[in-house]
Amino acid sequence: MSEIPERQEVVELAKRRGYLYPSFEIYGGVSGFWDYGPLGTSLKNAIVGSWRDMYVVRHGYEEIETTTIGKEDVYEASGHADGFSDALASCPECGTFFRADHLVEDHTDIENADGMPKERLAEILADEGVPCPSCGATLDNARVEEFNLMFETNIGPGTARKGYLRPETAQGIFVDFQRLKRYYRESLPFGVTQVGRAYRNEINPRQGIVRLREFQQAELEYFKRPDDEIDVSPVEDVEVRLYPVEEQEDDDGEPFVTTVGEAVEDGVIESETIAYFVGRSQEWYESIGIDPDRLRFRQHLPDERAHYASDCWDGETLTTFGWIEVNGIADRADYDLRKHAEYSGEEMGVWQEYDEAVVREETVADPDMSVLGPEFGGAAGGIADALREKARDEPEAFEGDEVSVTVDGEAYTVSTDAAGFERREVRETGENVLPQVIEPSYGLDRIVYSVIEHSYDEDVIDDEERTVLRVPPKVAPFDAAVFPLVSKDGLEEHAREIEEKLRQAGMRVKYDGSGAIGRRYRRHDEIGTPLAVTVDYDTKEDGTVTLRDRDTTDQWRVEKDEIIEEIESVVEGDG
RNA sequence: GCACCGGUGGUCUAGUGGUAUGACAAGGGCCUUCCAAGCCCUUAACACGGGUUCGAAUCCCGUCCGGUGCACCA
Repeated sequence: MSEIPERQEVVELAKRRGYLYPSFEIYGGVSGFWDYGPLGTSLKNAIVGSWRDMYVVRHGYEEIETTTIGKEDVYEASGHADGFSDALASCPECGTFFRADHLVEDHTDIENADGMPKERLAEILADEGVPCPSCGATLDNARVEEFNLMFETNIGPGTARKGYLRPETAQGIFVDFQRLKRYYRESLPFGVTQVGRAYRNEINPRQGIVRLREFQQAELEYFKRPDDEIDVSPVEDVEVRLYPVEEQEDDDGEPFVTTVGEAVEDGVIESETIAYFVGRSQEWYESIGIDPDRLRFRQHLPDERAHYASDCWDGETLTTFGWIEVNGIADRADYDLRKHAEYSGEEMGVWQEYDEAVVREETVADPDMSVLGPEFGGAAGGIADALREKARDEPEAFEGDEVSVTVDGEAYTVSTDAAGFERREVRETGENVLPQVIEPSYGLDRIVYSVIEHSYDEDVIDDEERTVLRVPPKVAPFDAAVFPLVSKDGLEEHAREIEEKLRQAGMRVKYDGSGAIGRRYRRHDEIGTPLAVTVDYDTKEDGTVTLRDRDTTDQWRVEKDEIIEEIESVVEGDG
């Protein structure tokens, strides 16, 4: 695999050749926003296409598209309105920002100050005489302000209805869950995917494209019964590098390579379903050009888990920014559906029939109020309630002719007939179950960047250094380049003809007739075009063209009519 | 957000107060029978705003962007 490149060179190439552009650069730009140029868009689309092929096509996890602006209620229920914001204290002396809740936790016995109102946090900071960790000044006049990572907006005129730009695509799937469960005819498990943009108003994003304020996610929400697990056997032999909590907490702990099957067997990954998606992710990353030596799956430490996650494994790639998170496979349990059920009052459970109906005996009382009313007057209502309770809890009390209950310290005796006591059989055929959610969620921008870095290579051809982007053909921005050997003697027309033929066959091709042939090969090496088709004088004679391979620079001749097949075999066969 | 350093054509770069150097790239032409060859021509920059000065890429202030450290990062 290729050497680790200089970040400068990669970023420079990405900008110069049309992969990535800083957004609104002519107005000075704003950090955290990047545009995709033509090649970047093509690469990203190819990566998304391959992701869809994996989940939507091969697994049947159908895709939906939901709005990027969400009503306030959605994010109150999801916990983002509270949990996604931090109270920041700024030192009046040096201006440095700190998490106010962390300062409070460090200097008092309070164990969880997250979620305390900012006024209270400021009070505690002042009362405890907490010093600024940076300059030592006392923080008794520190301003404590809520900083929510969600972008806010207003829906409609005025300020009555608040909306948020979604901080993750997931909630769109959860709030549509009732309709989705009907679509899937109420049968678990099923998966729903979504690809789209999400927004986080990061405090101070740096690291170029690695931390964005507007970014793209591809997410799968896999809904299952608590006991359902996906069988890992299709990926049991996939080798993965794992970095579990235990190894991270051990000073000598290191990530280790194992197979998905062994990881489940050894209990390293507790959830078989999570392990399955780790395996699928590993396969997918390798197929789009992530270097397996620079890929690992790291388990979240307990204190870094999101408010909704009970366990989480992050796919991480090693880049010049260090190890960066490119996806998370989180066990969200029933957190989201439970919260939306609670806040909306809607039923979010899925009816699950038991394998066999459960029959049990139930004891009930249906007191005859026309008897109790005249006999006990105002106390009748309370007596009836007490009888119902007693029928459920102590059915044996109804075995005689009379039954006694106590209401407000007063004992009453009622004839068993008037109590309307009954034993009956109840058949329970199933129950509403809140599905458990396993969420593999991919950060597309970081993946695109990682693919570029991992593909970037420099080698030497005929004593000349060249830059070559060794991206897998299936995600390369172009399938092939088409060149006339020289721009005269009618070679251009032949080349144009071939270009057109390839386009009509659905191939992404680029024609280039400018400069010497060697220069054009280098240009396309640099942007990762896997094949070049060169029209030369023999083409006029015998109808063959030269194909030239990006990685090896090998050349071979094929008939004009076989170009399409030949390109397809390279692109689909991955070289 | 703080501190320090930096920002000159697409890219890299020279330039310590007098309107910007060079290379590569790009476009046009000539040439060219397979890996950045050559010749001619062309396009193209002082991050933005303000100040000092007769005059600012150069000095000062603010902003933006980048790097590094601190802080933040579900």
